[in-house]
Amino acid sequence: MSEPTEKPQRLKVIVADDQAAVREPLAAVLALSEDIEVVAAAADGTEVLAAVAGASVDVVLMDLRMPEMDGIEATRRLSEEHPETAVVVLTTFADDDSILAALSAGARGYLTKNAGRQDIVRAIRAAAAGQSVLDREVQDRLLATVRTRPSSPGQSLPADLTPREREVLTLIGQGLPNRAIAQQLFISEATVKTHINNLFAKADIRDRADAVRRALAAGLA
Amino acid sequence: MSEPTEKPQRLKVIVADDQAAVREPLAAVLALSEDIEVVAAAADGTEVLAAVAGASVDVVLMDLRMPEMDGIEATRRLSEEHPETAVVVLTTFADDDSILAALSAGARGYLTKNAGRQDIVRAIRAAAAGQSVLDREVQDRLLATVRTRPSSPGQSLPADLTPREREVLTLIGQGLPNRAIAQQLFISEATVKTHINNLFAKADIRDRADAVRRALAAGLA
DNA sequence: TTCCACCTGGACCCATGGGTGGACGTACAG
DNA sequence: CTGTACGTCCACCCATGGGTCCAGGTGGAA
Repeated sequence: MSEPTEKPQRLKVIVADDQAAVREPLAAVLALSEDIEVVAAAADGTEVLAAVAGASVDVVLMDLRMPEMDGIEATRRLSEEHPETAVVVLTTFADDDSILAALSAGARGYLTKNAGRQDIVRAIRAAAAGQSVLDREVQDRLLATVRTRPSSPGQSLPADLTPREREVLTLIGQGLPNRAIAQQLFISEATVKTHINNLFAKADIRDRADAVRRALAAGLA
Repeated sequence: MSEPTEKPQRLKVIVADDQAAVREPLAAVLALSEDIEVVAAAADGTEVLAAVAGASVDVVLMDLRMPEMDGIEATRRLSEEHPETAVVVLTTFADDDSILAALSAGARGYLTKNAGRQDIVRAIRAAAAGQSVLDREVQDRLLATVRTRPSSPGQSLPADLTPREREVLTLIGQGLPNRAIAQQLFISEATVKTHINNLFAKADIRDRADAVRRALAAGLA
């Protein structure tokens, strides 16, 4: 990750966007940076893959909405066949699905199209160096989807729950009825109800639905 | 996000690390970049807050493990009291909890200490511009925790739910009893039950607890 | 117009859930 | 030894949830 000098060579970049009105000026403005060399332009995913196969490419600046093969699929194939080539997504769409799909497919950056030239250049350099650059809103969205599952166990629950009560709460969180909980713990249904009543009082849980939410929020899945 | 010129002024940076052996050389090497000015150094979170209160600071390079007030807490307060100041975490630890905690607290970057000087400088510039830079492994971990809980909206639910049914399911997911749902939608409790029965059949939902889980999983929070 | 999807509502039934109070044994700390 | 916390269990009560069947009204599509 840490190279001795910043510019061992000019970074070879491909610009992929189906709209020529976006693609051409973008390529031109990137070429203004002396450490960046736009080696090809592509109008869809298949053209990207073909171009990368021909020459060693450092970074692909990828639009998501493209005909034939979209940016997601192209990114996926690229990260499989050419993991040394980094993908930076540049798109107008910043919805959760697109972000997750693109990053899961292996993208090392995600910018929206209101990013400035310097933002894009910085992302290209970072991606080439193995870092990942996200727009602020993109990171916020990514985090928001994570926060639904805090993964910090037991956080929002009072600490004075007994192990048994915690166990019961976990099973409630999995959607099991009292009878199934009783069978799974080898105790009677009456005992399950007792534990439930106790833990409801302790944790200020109103009913079963509330319990499911709290259990999930506390990471007791 | 997109500034007209790259360096309107030198970026004012604070280096926060409890170990002088790390802090001093880091500050020195950062000062080599002509667009970066190290305005202060701090050995714990309280010193960071004090330093930021004094001068307008662009970026804080923050270690996580610090005495008195750790980097997480300092980041949280900083992003509340001085949202214009960006935090880039630089630490040896890249476990899920630390990453999530730091980013949730408002950090705009997360680097491990095997990042090179150029990596750090790049992250500082990006953070100052409102972007977010993550190490490759950090992003991978972040994505891994996201993928365990896809939370891609509407995915796990059948598409043939009527708008009303979807609405009811959302309220169930919020833990509301039928009566409250009825009041909120200005319909009778009987109607709520009808919708519930229909959507349970359509979506293969067994009971209310199951409905809560499915609603949350589908992002109907 | 006829048909259908949707929203609305009511009646009924019974299983489940949730609340209360009490009981017993064990294990541990005072 | 005695109190306390915990886990186990029971009986009772009734509110809520969930299933079934039916039916009126609306609006758009065939």
